[in-house]
Amino acid sequence: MEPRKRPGRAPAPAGRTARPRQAEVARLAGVSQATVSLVLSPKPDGKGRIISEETRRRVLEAARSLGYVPDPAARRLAAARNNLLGVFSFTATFPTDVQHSYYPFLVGVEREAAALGYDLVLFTGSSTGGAGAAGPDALSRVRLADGCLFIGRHTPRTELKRLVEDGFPVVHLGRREELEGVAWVGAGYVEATRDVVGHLAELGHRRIVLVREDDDAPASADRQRGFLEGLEAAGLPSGPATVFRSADPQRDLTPERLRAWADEGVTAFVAEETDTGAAWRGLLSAVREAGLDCPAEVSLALLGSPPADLASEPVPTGFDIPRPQLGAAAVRLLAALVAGEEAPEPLVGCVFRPGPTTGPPHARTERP
Amino acid sequence: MEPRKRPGRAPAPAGRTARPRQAEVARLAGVSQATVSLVLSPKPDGKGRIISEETRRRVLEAARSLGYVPDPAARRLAAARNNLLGVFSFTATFPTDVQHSYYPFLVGVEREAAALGYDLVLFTGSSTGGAGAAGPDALSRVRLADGCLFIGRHTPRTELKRLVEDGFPVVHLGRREELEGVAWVGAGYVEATRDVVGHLAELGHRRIVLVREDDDAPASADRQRGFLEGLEAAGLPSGPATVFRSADPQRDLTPERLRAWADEGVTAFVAEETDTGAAWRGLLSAVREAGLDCPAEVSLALLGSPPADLASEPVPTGFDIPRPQLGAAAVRLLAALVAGEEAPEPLVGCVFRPGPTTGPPHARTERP
DNA sequence: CGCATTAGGTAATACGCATTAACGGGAGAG
DNA sequence: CTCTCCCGTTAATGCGTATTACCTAATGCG
Repeated sequence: MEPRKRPGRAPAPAGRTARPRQAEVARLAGVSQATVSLVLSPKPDGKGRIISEETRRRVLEAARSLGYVPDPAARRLAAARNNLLGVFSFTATFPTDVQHSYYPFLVGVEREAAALGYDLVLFTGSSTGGAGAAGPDALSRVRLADGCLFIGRHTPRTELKRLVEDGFPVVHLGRREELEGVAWVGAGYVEATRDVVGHLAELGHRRIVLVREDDDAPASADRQRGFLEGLEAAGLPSGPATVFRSADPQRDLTPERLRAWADEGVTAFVAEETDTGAAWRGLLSAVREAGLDCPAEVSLALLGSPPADLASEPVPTGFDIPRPQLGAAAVRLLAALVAGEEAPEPLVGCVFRPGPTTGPPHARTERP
Repeated sequence: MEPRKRPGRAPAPAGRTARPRQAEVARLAGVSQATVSLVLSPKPDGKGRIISEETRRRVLEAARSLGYVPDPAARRLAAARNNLLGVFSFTATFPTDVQHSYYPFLVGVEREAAALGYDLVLFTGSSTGGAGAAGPDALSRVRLADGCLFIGRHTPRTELKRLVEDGFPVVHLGRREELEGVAWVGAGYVEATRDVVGHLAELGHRRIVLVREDDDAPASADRQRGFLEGLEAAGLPSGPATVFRSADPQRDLTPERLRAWADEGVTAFVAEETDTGAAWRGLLSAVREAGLDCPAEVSLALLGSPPADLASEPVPTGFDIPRPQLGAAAVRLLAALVAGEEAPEPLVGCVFRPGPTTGPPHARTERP
């Protein structure tokens, strides 16, 4: 009697020249598939040495002559790990508007991922309403990776926390302490800002004003904290009066305001860097309109890098945010979480950048 | 007696909250794993309707509440799609040197991928020698995705052909006709260049010279072809004498050479765009040194976009390569291949860009 | 020479999902 | 009431690798 056909997937149709499998290699070399696997995927620790040199040679020869290449899908399935790290930004990863581009971060992300043996999955997230469309479960898709990196301000907290609670490795690029349990990497704004203030104090400035936007982002708060700490460390008067906060610095920061400060003895200003660069732009134009000379009459410092469209102007004193390094650090942290290892340092230092916009304070000549 | 332990792979260590599998979803929904699979991978033909609406709802609900997402590796292994498109560049995708950045293409790639419901896998290629390092199977990793987009000049032909032969969907961004069977998308340089020549001819120029580098890239060949076609179409004398080809235009294109041409009655020059922009730079500096006024005495056109560092100069007449559209077209083509549909048009048109560097020819005053 | 040990290798799994033959139950037919 | 047939669901497989318990022959030791 004919053996009853059992259920299951239909066997492959034995298509033309299918890629060789370990099984074929094994047959040709006269060994078992397991041996082939052992030969072709050497373990870092010398444990793989169980295979004799002779057999090893035969297998390698067979593999080469058949042109064997491992199937990544099978490999990753067996390893129970995809070697994929997700990158999720809440705007397009490659925005048309370069101003808001995460490009500099991605430079570091890619490099470090490559170094650690991971590939990157770009989730075409909220971008064009495509794959994940909107929907609360849009974020679910990231689970296909071993872990995911989040970039951007407008993070759906609920969904993110959900991922974390489920034990899914998540790293946020940029400080995110309010989100309990979410790992993050950030720039050391506090220290860097303190350094800039220290630099000004050393030059002899006694009254310094911070210009910031009306933003509650941690990056802004950190700079303000560093600013105040810097003042105190230098024994200078601090307090709310030294911070100018405005939702629209380019409008509120008038030349008159600037002159008033100057009359009060303020000789230096620092502005925070933001997406728009509004604080710095406002400060620059006010100084220009007020007819003040920099650095002769006022010293200016920027807590970050100047906007791209101001590239032609001299690069001001301040500090550089090491964006590629930040990206790399994020990847390292994420990889550590995925591997269950201990988390490395989340803060990346910013480097002080000397520039032509600061100098010793100048006893201002009275204006009529 | 203790049941003897059988050989085989050790079971997963039941780590914390492992990612949910279809099995978990099935348990929660009170059905079998097979049912979950049937519900979650809808077949295009109505055959999938075997599952009752009630069961389907329960499964979907369970999957959503667990945040289930299919494992791409397992899906691939089971010969199904995983909605991932690979992107493989032979240099870093995000190079530090912006000159060689593929960023503009990726803008379109990402947008189109999102629109078509695909996520992107960035294979951290030959960049840092990390993940894939070199090796013949460096390219093999891309098989994890449903198909892969290749960007860059230095394409390992052998490995690429291997992928194609194995029936793996591959698209090369940039013309690649020498690689038999490799699908590609490219810009319509021929037509665009013809248009530029036509524009000059209409202005009244009778003698035009093309400045190109000593490069055999299809992009260069196409421009030359379009140039010659443009001349013929305008009834102007063509021939090798109208093409200046140099490995180092910035050295070989001397002011003297330029004046000689001018004396011969050449009134317009077009230069190709390349990575380095050498042809255009050479042309510009020669014109400047020769003391020729543009566009009064010579008309200049650039077959592409000016290098980034010349952004401050006026944008010359020429054409724009619609890089985002090229990226999008590549993705559309790739998606078509994956779906087994017919391939769309591989050529993307360039748009003519009027500019201040061309004008009517000028009867040149003799110089002493 | 008997037994423990080592070297070299193999058989049997597991990984997560898609597929399909088979199965159970209810409806309709006879 | 029994027999088909249709529906919905499940059990059993396969995909290609990695891992591991176990087996066999050769070797070491007293």
